[in-house]
Amino acid sequence: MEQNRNISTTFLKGLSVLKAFDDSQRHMTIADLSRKTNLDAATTRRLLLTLVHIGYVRKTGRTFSLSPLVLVLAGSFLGANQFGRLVQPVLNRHAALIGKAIVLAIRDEERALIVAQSTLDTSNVSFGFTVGSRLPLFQTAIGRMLLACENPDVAATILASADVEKHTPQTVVDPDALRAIVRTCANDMFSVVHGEFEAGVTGVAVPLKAEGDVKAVLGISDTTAFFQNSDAQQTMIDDLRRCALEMAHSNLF
Amino acid sequence: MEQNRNISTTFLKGLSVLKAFDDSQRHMTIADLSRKTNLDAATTRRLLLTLVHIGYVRKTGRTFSLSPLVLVLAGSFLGANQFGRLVQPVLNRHAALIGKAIVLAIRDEERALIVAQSTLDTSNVSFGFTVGSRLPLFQTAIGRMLLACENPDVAATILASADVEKHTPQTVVDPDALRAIVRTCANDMFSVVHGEFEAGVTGVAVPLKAEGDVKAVLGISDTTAFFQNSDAQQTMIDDLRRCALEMAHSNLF
DNA sequence: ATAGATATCTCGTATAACGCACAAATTGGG
DNA sequence: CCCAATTTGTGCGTTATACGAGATATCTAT
Repeated sequence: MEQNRNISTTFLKGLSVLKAFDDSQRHMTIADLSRKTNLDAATTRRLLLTLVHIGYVRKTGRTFSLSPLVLVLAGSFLGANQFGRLVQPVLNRHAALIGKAIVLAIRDEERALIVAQSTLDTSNVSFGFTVGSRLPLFQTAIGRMLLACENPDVAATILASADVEKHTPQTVVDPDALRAIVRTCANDMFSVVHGEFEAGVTGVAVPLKAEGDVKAVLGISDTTAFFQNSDAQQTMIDDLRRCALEMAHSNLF
Repeated sequence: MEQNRNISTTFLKGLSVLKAFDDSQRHMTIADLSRKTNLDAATTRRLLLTLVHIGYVRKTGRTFSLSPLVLVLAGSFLGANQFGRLVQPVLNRHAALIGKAIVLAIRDEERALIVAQSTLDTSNVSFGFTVGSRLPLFQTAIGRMLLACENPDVAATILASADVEKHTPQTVVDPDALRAIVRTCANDMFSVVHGEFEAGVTGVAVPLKAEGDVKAVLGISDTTAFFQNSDAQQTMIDDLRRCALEMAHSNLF
């Protein structure tokens, strides 16, 4: 196998093991992880023991699980400096203004990753998503907006290699239809999705002008009933855009 | 060098590079990181390029910085499942009850790592700490409580190899005095620190009964003036303990 | 009890990570 | 503007080390 001399495969494998812990299973055995990462069981074991050694992973009996210590890896990013002082206040202020929790998300492969979230509890409904949660790309407003932010060809590639899960009866699964929707999102510069991920829940998202190559979006969600009011949707979009505009000034991304 | 065959040194080195990004410097060059990790420049470069390759790190010119994507590593821990649904609500409820932001922290080497935080903004003062922030161990209430939670010999080792930074005029730097304080914390099952980290700020912390080997604590902080009221301190401790008791039932740790 | 899956250990081998050393590039000071 | 100093990139020989096969032990389930 021709291998780039500038890239360490062992490190890659190790990280893939660490990343293999996802929401679906909190406790996994060596065999589980070995299957999930397509690595030899012996290799998986070595890498896991390495992770245990530094405390990122805990071994209880024959199962492994993440230790809270993994947060240090994210810590320097979330760290007080930039994020807590620049992004969070803006998010909170606008959340208070519009009375809804706002999330900031970026794309991670075929998921939308929540990077920040307003920490005011003014919203009446609380969905169980927190920083680090990974939501589906194709059935959520933030996900589709993220897709729309990508280069058309990149988005096409992602859409092509995707198997769209049908979460609710409303979920659009037809690739062509989905492609059209994403295109519309890109034109409109906003995305609205009614109950395609969770029934009765509507999401709204707008793009965030990120200077770097990282594309980010802002989103909110509430019951579909709330958005029935014809004004509500447009108001929310306008509010989110104001928030996005303000956030763009912080050069975090 | 005799090396444990079950541990991958390359993976360790890679993680140490990733972890070398801390609050102090957000943008670092290869040379910076090489110094910080005590790794050969060539090795550091390879590992960095590996991190860039999967998107955890971004290269802008000659400097490297963390990408928001590192959150996926923490994501599965913070992930919606347990944390968002079990810990967060309890934290929020008690925070609302006592009108102060509550933080949950564990120990990472010589720092206290904030793992969770109440997301209600009922408190009047907002310190710029968020999940992932790493606070000093010896000058904060949560830090000292974490030390007190450790085996006496472990705590002694940490204390011995530590250089205590004098953040404020009040900071206790004498190792013997510090040792005594930690011992007291262990007996009292609470820790109170007045303005040794930030002047005029008092912190209170209580231990969290963790079933695993991970020790965790709960803490709050407010102006020292607030705690002048003789009742206030005891009330806070009692409140925190109630929160800790409730949290102990969730078997997250 | 038996079978199947899983985990652990040992070990020979190939390889890939290492770090030296040199070259190229960038920076900073005078 | 130039020179010194630091930093970055590359090539390569060496060797440590990560790898996986196979054998053994341990657990799980029926």
